[in-house]
Amino acid sequence: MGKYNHSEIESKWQKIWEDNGTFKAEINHDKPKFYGLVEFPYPSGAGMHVGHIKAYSGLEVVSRKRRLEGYNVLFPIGFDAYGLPTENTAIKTGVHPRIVTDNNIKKFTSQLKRVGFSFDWDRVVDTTDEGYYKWTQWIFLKMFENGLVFRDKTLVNYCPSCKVVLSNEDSQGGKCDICHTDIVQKTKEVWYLRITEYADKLLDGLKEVDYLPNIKLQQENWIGRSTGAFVNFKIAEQDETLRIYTTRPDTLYGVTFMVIAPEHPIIEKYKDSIANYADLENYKTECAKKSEFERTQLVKDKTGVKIDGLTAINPVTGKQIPIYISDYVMMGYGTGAIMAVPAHDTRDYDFAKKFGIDIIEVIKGGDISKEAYTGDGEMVNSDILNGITYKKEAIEKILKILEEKGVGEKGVQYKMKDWAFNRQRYWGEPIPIVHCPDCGMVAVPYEELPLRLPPVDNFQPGSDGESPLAKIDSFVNCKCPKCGKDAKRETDTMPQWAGSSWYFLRYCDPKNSEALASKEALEYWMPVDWYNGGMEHVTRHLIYSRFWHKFLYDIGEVNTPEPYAKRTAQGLILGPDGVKMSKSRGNVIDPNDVVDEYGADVLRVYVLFMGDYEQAAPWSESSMKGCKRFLDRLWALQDMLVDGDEYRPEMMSSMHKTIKKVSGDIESMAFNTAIAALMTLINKIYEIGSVNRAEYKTFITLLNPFAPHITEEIYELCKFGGMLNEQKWPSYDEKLCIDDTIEIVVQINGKVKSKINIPADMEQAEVLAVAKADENIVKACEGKTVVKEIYVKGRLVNIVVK
RNA sequence: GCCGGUGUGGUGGAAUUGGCAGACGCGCCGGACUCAAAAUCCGGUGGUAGCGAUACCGUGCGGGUUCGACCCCCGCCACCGGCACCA
Repeated sequence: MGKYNHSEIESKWQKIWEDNGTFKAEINHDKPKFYGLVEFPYPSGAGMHVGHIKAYSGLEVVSRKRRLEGYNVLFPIGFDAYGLPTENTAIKTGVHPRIVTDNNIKKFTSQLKRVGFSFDWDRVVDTTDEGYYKWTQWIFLKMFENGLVFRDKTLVNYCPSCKVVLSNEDSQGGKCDICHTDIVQKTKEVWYLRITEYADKLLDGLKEVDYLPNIKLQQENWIGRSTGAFVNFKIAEQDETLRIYTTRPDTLYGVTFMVIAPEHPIIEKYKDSIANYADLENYKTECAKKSEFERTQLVKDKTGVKIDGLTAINPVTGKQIPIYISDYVMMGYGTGAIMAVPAHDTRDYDFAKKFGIDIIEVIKGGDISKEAYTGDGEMVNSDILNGITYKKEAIEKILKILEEKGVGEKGVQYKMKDWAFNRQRYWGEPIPIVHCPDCGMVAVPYEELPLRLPPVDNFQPGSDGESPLAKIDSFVNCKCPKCGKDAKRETDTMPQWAGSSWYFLRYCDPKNSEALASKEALEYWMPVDWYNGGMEHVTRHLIYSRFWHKFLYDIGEVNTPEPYAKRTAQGLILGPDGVKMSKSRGNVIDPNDVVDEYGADVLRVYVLFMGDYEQAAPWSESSMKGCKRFLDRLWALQDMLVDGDEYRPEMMSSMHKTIKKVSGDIESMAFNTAIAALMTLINKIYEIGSVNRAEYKTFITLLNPFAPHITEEIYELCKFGGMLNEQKWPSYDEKLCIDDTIEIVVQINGKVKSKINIPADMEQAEVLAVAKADENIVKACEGKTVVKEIYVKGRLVNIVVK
C-alpha cells in the first residue's frame, strides 16, 4: 500500500470528474429528479470562507447520496455578483467593477473546485452577465405591466450643503454627519415593488412547504398580518371622517382621545381652521429630525400636541374627544391614525397620563389607576357589550353594530412594507424605464432588452446623490418608445436582491436566449427539492424570491406556486476563539490553507463533524486532526483486507446498523452522527483486525458523499470495478440490524443494579424471571416486597420494591 | 417589551423523543514500538469516597408529574438571534 497523498489523489479525481462530465445534469424522464440548491455566493475580493464550505457541504452530501440512489441530480452553482462592495473596491482601486468581478469569480471558482464539490459547472450563472440580467429586466417589465411597480414621493433626509441624501444614521441630531449643517426634509420619488399585494399568498404558501419551523415563524412575523377593524370617526367641525385601524374594536367605549401621525394629511387639509397649526408644524419638523434609534429609545416619554380646531366624535357614544398628533403613531402603518384606549393599551396609557386625559375602564381584571390592563375580562361601561367575557364575542358584536351603522368594518393589516427598489449606484441592473415628458413612465420594449449597463470610466457616485449613470448623456438621452419624442432614461439601478430573486429558475436552462428558461426544463426540474442557506436571508432573499416566483406563477411563466419545497439553514462557523469570524478580529480560516495541509476530504468531513449542522460551532484545528486520523485509518484498512463478498457474521449487525444510521442521518442533516457511526464501525474493524472486500466496499460507499476523493481512490486500488460514483447506495435489512443476544439493563426503583444478556426474541415473562434470578438483583431485593415489574422490550427491566 | 433558540465532563458535542446520561472526536493519563522523538497501535478517562466489589452525587436554578425525567408541566436565571411605540 502506498502512502495517502491527498493533494495528488484529489487533483487526480477532480480532473477525472471534469473530463467525464460526471456531474452534468441532463433532463432524463427515466429517473426521478432531485434539485438541490445552495445559496450562490457573492464573489468578494476576500475569497471564500470556511463558512461557505460548510454551507455547501450539507447538500453536497445529500446530492452525492441521491446520485448513488439513482436520482437524476441538479446541483448548480453561480455568482450573485452585483453589489456595493465590488463597486467600492472599484472606486478605491480605479479598476472597473467588471474586471473586479471577473477576477473574484475566477478566484471563487478555483477554490470551489479544489474542495471537489459536485456542482454542474456547465450551468454557472452570473447575475451581471447580460444574458442573465436581460431576464431580470424582463421580469421587472412584466411586473410593471401588471401594476406591481410604482413610484411614490417620500420624505428623505437631505443636506443642502453637501447636496446629498442621507440615511438616518448619517443625520443624527438633525445635523449632517459630514458638515454639521441642519438637515432638511426633502421629498424624493422612489421606485417600489408592490410586494404587499402578495402578503396573503406568501403567508398561505408557507402551509404547503417544508421549511424549518423557525424559518416559517420569522417569515410570518415579518409579514405581520393582523386582523381588526377600520372605524370612521366624524370630525365635529368639518364634513370629514377620520379613519382608524384597530385590533381591539371591542374597547371602543373606552376611547377617550385620538392620535394621528405628525405627517397625517388631514392637518394640511384643514390648516386654515386649526388655531395652532404652527405648533403642529414645529412638532412635525422636530420628529423628522429624530433618528429611528431615538424614536424607539424614548418609548416611555410620550410627546405630542393637541390639535386646536379638530374634534372627533366617538361613533358609538356620540361623545366629543380631542385629537392629538404624536410620533408614536406612524404614517406607514394602518391609516396613520388610532383611537386611543388608555385603560387597555400601555402606549395610550402613558400618553393619557402625561396629558391628563380621562381613562375609562371597559374590561375588568386590572387596576387602571396603576397601569393599563391588556388582559381579558368582563366588559363594563360598554352599553350593550357589558357582561361579555369573551373577547371574540365582544369583537363580533361590535363589528356588527359598526357595519349596521355604516361606520366601520373588518380589516387586515400587514407589517411588511412595499419594496423600495432603486439605488443610486452604478453596479446593478439598469431599470428599463424611460421618462417621457408626454407619456410619463414608459417601459423599454422587450425586444430592446437587455438594456445594457454602459461602460463608464468614472463610476463614482454624483455629488448630488444621483446615480453615476445620470452623467452619461448617451445613456440618458433617448427617444420615447411610445411617441418617439425626446425622453430620458431612468438612471437608478436595481438593488442587490434583484438578481438572486430568480436564479434558481435560470439554472434549469442557463443558456436560453428566448426565455428565462424553457417550459420543458422548468417542468422537469422545478420546484427546488431542497434549498439550504443562511438564516440571515429568511426575511430578505427568501421572501423576495418567493414573491417573484409567485408573480411568475400568476402570469403563467412557471409551473409551481412555490419555488422551494424544503428549506433548511446551516449554523455559522465561529473562529477558534468562539467569536464570529471577521477580518478585523483576525480569526478567519482560509479554506485554501486547510486544503493544502490536510486535503479537501478532511476539510469536508470536519465541517460536517464539528457539531450540529444547524448550530454555530467554533473552529478547532486539533479536532480537525481527528478527522484526518479517521481518513488515515480508512486508508490503512487496505493492509487489513481479506476476501469475501458477503459481510461476515461478526460484522453483520454492525454493517446493517451503520448503513441504516448513515442513510437516515444524512436525510435529517445529522451529518456529525453519521460520521460518528462510521468512526464507530472502523473502531470495530480494528478490534477484529481485518475487513473483507464486501465490508470495505460498503464502508467507502457510505463515506463517499463526505470524502469523495479518497474513497474513489481506494475503490480503484482495490479493483472493485468501474467507478465508485456509479455504484449503488448500500441497503440494509431491518431484521439484521438486531443482534441475536441483547443486553438488558435491570433497575431497582429506577436505578441500574445489573445487566443481563438475553436472546433478542425472549418473552417478557422469561426476561423478568432471568432478571430476578440475577445475583445482584436477588441481593438488592432481599427483605423487600416487589410492588411492580416493568419490562421495556429490548431495553430494560425495572423492579419496584418497598 | 414581544417572539424564537440554547444551557449536558477539561473540551466540540451524542442520547432511537419518557427507558443504561456523556456515543463519536479532541485533550489528558498509562502501556507497546523506537537509541530517542514524531507517527502509529493497545488500554483508561464525569465527580467524591474506597485497595476493591461498590456507594453516593451529577444534564443552568427551584418545585411537580412518573416505576423511571436532559426530555413533559409550573416558577425562575443566564446567554444568543429576530422584531420592536404595528394601534
